[in-house]
Amino acid sequence: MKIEFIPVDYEAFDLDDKNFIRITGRNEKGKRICIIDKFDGYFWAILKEGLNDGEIKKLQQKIEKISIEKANRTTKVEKTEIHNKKFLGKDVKAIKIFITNYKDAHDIADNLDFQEIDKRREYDIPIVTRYIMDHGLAPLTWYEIEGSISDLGKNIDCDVCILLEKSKKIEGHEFQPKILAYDIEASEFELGKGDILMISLYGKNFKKVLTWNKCSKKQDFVECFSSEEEMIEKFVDYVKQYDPDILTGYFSDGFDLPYLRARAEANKIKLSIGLDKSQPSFSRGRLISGRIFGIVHVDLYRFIEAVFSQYLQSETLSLNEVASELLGDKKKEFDFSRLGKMKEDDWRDFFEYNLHDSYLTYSLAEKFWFDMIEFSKILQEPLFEITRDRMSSHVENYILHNLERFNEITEKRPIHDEIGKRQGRERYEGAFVFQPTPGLYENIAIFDFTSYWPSIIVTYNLSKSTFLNSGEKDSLEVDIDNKKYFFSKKKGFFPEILNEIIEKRKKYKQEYKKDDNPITKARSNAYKLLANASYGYLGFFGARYYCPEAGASATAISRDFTKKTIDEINKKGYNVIYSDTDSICFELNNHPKEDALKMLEEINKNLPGIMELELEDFFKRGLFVSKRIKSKKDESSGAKKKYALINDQGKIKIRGFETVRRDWCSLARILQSRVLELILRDGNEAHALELVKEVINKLKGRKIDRKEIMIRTQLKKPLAEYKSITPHVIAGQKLKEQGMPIKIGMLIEYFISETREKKSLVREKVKLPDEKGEYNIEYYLNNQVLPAVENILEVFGVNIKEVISGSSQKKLF
DNA sequence: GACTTGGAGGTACC
DNA sequence: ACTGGTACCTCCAAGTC
Repeated sequence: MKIEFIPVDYEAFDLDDKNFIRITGRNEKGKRICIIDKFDGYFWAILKEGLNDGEIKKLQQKIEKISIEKANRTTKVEKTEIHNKKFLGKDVKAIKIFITNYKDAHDIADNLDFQEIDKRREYDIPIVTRYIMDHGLAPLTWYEIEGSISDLGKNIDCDVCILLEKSKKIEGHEFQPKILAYDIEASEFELGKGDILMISLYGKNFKKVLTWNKCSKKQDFVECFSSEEEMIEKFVDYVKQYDPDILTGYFSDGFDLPYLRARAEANKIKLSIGLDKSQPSFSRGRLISGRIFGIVHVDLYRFIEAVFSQYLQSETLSLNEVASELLGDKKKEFDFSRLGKMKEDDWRDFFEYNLHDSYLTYSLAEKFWFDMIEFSKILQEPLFEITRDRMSSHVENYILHNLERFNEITEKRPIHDEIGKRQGRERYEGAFVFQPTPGLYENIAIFDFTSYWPSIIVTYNLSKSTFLNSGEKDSLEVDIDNKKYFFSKKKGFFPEILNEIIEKRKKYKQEYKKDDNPITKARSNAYKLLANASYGYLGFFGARYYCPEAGASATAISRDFTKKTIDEINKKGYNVIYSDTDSICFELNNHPKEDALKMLEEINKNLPGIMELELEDFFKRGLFVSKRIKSKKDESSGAKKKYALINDQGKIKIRGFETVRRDWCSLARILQSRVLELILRDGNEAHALELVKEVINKLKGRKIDRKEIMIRTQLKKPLAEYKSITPHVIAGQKLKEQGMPIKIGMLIEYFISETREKKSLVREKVKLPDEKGEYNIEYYLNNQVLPAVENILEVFGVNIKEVISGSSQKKLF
């Protein structure tokens, strides 16, 4: 029979000790389809140079006799083939070794200790990746499938199950996945302690809150059950009934799904939401991932954390903050301290709160769907993987799925010893940062290099496969301190693939600009993120194509270009104020903007390869301050990575200042940002100074709101591991004493209070937000407010400390 | 005990 | 364990006088 099909989820299974792939997805009518395909497992043995045909034949015969016993099965070498391949760009002869069960590839490879074999590779490619690489059905792409109905699908909840015979890519229909979001509320945060109070579900035309404690008849979305057990069973039912492609939660890998599984177990029932009625399975590892057979479980928090967090403004990745930033919607308010003594109204609020969380998660999933589908198609990996992998894996997956056309055998993943060695390596020197002279500057331009690292890697052909042990004819030589690194001029696959990524990014960015739709936007963005992460990948210890020499060369080349360009701009009669890595900020010195643009063109003419300098913007004013002096011997000098700019349209850009640092209290942050804005708009400090005095008076008069003095610091490791007991560690200990769960990564909030006796350490004055006590005026003045504005006013010759003590003296007299 | 200096710790920039 | 290095700044810890 013939059908149209789009693959969504993949899983490998064994039948008679052989591997098969089961793919679940949909047809064009939205029916649930299951495809079974056979899988050929193999790996490579790369041969030593200079073997003759007879020797190779003999080796093949030896290999073909290999079989191993493991886990009650026998895995054999099925056949072998000789191929001319490439490994790290070099021609090699290799034996392709087909085995009956790919699960044992690693073990069989370990058994191949013949001296004719130089290297064994590709026994460590994940099975689904291997399947897709070898022209299997690619995720979220439409196919026309031919095959026969298979009874291998009889235990699976799908409309048709087909054993694949032929497949052909076809022009797509639209595919809109069925998304169902869920969220639970529990009586205790810690898994295994409490029970589940309610479960909310949100989908298209579908909203439910299931509960068993208390009920409210006025809310039609609330369904009441007589026990937790019944509630969980109904949850399973509803998931089945809705039949989602994607079941999504926010932090659900770490909380909702394991909690549900644990409570199902405690109630002696099965959480059989898989299409084959299986329960969710949890992968071990640093982070647990909850997998549901046939339904893609997406923990949106993880996708956002791994891929988008560095591009978000949100200071935490809480559902509330992320939803505020991306959807303009917030969580409903609910005071959890009411939990012990809930009245009917409280329960109503709680149900709404719970439902709204699912609604926000659903809305986020709809928004991120375009990123998910584009990532999945570009990286050729299933949704489950792309929503959990980090950027290094994304870069690597992109390479893996594009190596075939280079006829390359894939490099292996590093294992323990190798990882340890790599982690212990010396750090290489990074980019150049120009030390600014503090001051308020007017009429400024900023140029920056487009995709700086990728453009250097591509232009200079830097990578593991192009790295040479010694210089060759025409090879590139990079001098770093007393070392020399050489790179071949012959194009390597890594720079070539990266060049394609950049080209595609350009192309889709253009398309997006022409036609502003979420698909082209997500596509262009995916390529941008891949390009951005490619340089870091070279120095990442877990990378298959790890090459710190290439990373170090890229930074050495970048330093040269940045410094050369700074000189060039200065020579043309401008005045460079600041530079960090790929950007150069300079005063126009009365030159018209057109002249600066002409200079930009000229610089570009002389840039090699795909390197390019572009205008970031023109700015009306810019403020640079000095570093805070640490010891009395230190001389004051300009601070790097801290500046504030206002462009010609009046838009303000603040970098590095306390304003943008979450570990400062909002009193200091807000005051500083207002001071910066006044100075940038007015061009002088007069108004700003008034404002500072006003706030200080408010502070001294104890008129500052409690919210404004809270300091938030992240807990980066277990409390006991801290060598130095800082205020946030004390606050953490206090939380623990109150019985609050302490988790690594959580933000700890506290304030500094007045104490009866004189205490010298800040940590001795730490109080939690709900503790009684008054804020410490001296601390907030000297350690928060004044430091935040001191260096800014200093630029104008104002010593704020003197101004303050002077004015208070005046009052005294 | 006051003061200095180095380092741990956290967070930002690109 | 899950891209890289550069930089600022606070507060503690430990040393000196």
